[in-house]
Amino acid sequence: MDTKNAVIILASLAQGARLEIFRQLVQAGPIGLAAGDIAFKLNIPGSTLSFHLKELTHAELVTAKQTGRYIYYAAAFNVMNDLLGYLTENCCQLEKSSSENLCCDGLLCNEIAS
Amino acid sequence: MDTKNAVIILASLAQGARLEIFRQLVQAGPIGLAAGDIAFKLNIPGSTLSFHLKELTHAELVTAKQTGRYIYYAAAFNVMNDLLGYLTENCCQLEKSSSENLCCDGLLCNEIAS
DNA sequence: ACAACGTTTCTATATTTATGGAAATATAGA
DNA sequence: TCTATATTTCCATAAATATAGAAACGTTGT
Repeated sequence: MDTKNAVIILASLAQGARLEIFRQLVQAGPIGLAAGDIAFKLNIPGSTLSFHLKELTHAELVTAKQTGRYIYYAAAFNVMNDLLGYLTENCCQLEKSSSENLCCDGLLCNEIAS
Repeated sequence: MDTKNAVIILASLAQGARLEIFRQLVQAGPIGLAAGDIAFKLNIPGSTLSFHLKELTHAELVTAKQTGRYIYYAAAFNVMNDLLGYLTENCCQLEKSSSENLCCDGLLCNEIAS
């Protein structure tokens, strides 16, 4: 994960329709949802949905798998996890040697909790 | 945290210069950095930096505190943490009753690990 | 009061992104 | 093969975003 990569992923989520799509997919789990199901749930025209799904798959935050006439889209949890790791990387380096670890409200600093 | 809010925060990070700024602030910890320090570190013209800092503070992902002639910008870790929670909300609802919890590679599913 | 410094606002321009209708493509079943 | 269904691509248009010079605004020290 580098900056360019992270920006592409973040941009793919930084839009109302796409964030809703992603959240539906997170809730749906590993099997995901067919494009038409998403279009119905969120009431988005096909061409618009297709545009957004392309953004998400290009960012590799979502995978696509064709099954017959349907294409199932699913959240790529591993990519999301990588992104979260990148965002919190090197959190509060200055505090590393301190005995406490409250610099990030104790939530983002897991990797330096040692 | 709602969708509109999350989109504003994500959009504030979905840009190369701003992501770099935020990462510098994460590394700098709670005290943060003066605008000029950021401009120097990242080699960004003042007016451009100011535009980006406004985006980040408007998203409330970054706070600003004036100290004399300097304005110190710092990462708002609590907001970042809220965002991460929102993104993983209701993860894999369908799998809730299963005995295993691998639906999200075991990383995003903390809140349903019970 | 004045000069130096740090930062922001104003402004114009260039670039990117979002939207959705219409047409095209692909799969499945009769 | 023909038809219905699922999805994408093409296209034009509208809207939002990024960039950076110049000017303006505060704060500090003399």
